[in-house]
Amino acid sequence: MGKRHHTRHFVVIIKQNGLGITRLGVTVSKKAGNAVKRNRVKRLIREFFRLNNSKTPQGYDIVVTAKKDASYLDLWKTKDELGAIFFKKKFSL
RNA sequence: AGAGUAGGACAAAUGGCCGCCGCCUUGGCUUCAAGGGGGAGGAAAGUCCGGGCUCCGCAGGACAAGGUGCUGGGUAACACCCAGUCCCGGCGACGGGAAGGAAAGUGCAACAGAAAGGAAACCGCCAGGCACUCAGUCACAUAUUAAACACUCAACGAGUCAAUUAAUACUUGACAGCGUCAGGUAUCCGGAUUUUAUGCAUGAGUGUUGGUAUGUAACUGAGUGCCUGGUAAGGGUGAAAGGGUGAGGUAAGAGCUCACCAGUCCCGCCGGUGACGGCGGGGGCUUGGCAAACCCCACCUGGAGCAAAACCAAAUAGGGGAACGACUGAGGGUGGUCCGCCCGAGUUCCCGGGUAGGUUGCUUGAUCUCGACGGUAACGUCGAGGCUAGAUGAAUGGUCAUUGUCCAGGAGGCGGGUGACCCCUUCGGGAAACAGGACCCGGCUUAUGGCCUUCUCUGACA
RNA sequence: UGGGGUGUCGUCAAGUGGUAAGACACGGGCCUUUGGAGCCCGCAUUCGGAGGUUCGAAUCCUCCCACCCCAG
Repeated sequence: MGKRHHTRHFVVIIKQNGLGITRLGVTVSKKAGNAVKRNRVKRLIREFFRLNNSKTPQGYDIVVTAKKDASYLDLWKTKDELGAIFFKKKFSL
């Protein structure tokens, strides 16, 4: 089991996979809203990892699960929340 | 200006940067790179109907089950659309309607009410009977009263005659008619009388018509109670009470009869393809509501769904077949090879089904745009042109700038209007909806942003 | 994609054309020195929402909404 990190709108599960590449999984359930809202949340999460690909560590499996109110976020708030995990905590595994 | 009504088009735009998914070309050669080009909707949604398509089933018929239900048209089809009919709602523009059959049958209608459907008498109305009460009429009887009229008798009054007498007095007798009472303010007033004045002056009886009281019998009327019958006009109950109004009629009433009206059915004529409408005549004289209760009638429907279906096809297990082999040892291990040693009952090949996985289905179609013609319209026909998403954990986004739209606010305008108010300029803010294809179409329904147009009603002003 | 079910007071729920039962909870009162228990009383303007049929709808019909379940 990987390590869980909770923020206001996301649950992030991280585990070392030993492959030397980073794999991303995204989970957005029906609780988050209709199809438009769910797709938007997925895009925001992917956009975050695309823009910050060089800053995130390699060799991990990352699963991001959206909570209920995640559809009200914009890109900057998403960056603040996820950045707080990946930039400040320094991966205490 | 406000409130509505019907309809239409749209679904912010442009650019920069960073990204996403297919396609084509070139290079690389399943992965990548470069270039080119494309990339969600009016509802893509809900999955409520109808089809195409695919597989399965199917001689034909009937039943069941489900659905639809005014007429005509449109369509591949529909529960959809168009044009109408009728009914309902709205002041209106306009909107809505599962709108066949209730004299085929079964059933339902709480409470209230007498009665909820081939009827029924609670109150009421009418007739008859019985009992009681009251009143009246007539008759009789009794008692009483004495109001009216008539008559009789008597008396009295003013007279006449006769007798008597002096006398015309008094007395007695006889005699005809009249008065003895109309009326009013009623112990009083007023007035009459064969002659003036004054004064006086009524009693009894009978009869008739009565009145009052009682009784008897009959009759009539009214009331009360009971019984029998007639009656649906009226009251009352209810959502609904077996047509409405008026007249006649009747014991009281009633379509019992008549007139007019409403409705239903039938017939005829006219208009319409038709639903239906109009006119005329006739009949029963009124035969209620609910079928989104069962049901009847007419029509429609085979089942499943692109995770359908087709093709290619690992690994493992099992099936069929062939060859070799089971102590005369197939095959395997060891080893460079042979011998040897060890293990050893199956081994090898082929075939078919088929899972994972992949490919197809997969976007050229009841298609879109424009034009012409037909049709009131829905729609159809013809011609020209176009190709417009095909993902499969599922792609169209992020950010910046400018412009545009909307909202509330501030400031300004020698802008408009009688006015409510509207318009323009500017400032700095804020907002931008509902929502994402998943085989494809036609509808329906629901969600949702502002814009434009048509028409209606109301208010103010002219 | 296809199919099925549920929605009634705060909770569990009955009711299937004619007044929305009941229990628990809650509120008030009685009782008790007080609390509990017990007794009495109260508690649904809209039965998920909107239309329609009917004299009358929680119930019948249509369309929506929310939730749950099943099959591939």
